[in-house]
Amino acid sequence: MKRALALAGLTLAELAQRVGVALPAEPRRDKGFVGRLLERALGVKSSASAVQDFPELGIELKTLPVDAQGKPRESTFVCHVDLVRIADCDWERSRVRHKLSRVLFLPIETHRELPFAQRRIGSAWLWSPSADEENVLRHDYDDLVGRIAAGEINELRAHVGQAMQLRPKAAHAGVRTRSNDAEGAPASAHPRAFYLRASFTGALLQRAFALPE
DNA sequence: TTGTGATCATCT
DNA sequence: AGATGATCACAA
Repeated sequence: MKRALALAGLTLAELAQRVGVALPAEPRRDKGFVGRLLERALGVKSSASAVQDFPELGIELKTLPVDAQGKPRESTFVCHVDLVRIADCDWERSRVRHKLSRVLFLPIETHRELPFAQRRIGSAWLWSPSADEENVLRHDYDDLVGRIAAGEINELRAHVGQAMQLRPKAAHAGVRTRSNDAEGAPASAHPRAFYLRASFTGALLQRAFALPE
């Protein structure tokens, strides 16, 4: 936490220099750059692991793009979904719950007028779901997974879920992955992932920093 | 090829 | 403006 908090106020250019990496020439084409930069700065071993970023601490690291008012600009990716196996995975044993059990959020000031190099890192904050928040997440999870188990994945849109939603996650819309239909027979679908809605992380931010409105 | 890092681009 | 569906780069 001390190391994470010490990053507050640094621009992306300053942090990249400290870490010894070059800023991308075309940031819009390297969407994961900021996330990987912070991982390097804080010593995350492997960014492609299916477990938490800091396994010893049980902590998942997430950057969170925020606007000038401190509101999240985007949803937050949680994890990929195995459409065949998730039907048999309850909330308690889910990868979603595991990843969200403790999250180190790093707000990044991000808006149109602010050049990439000049964007600043905000104050890190460590979040674990309150009982109420976990209830909301569990409800969404059960709803979403229930629909997958019912073979409704191809009809499942992103509006389902109060705090957490399921959205496509692939290189392009032509990618398919294995799924099951209502009878449990093999089928195919667009790959999906769980995301936290910006409205949900925004509420977490307000609670953490007691922002007005 | 798959999963993680996300933001982009368009529609409502 | 906010949300949804699509897309881009990287690592193992």
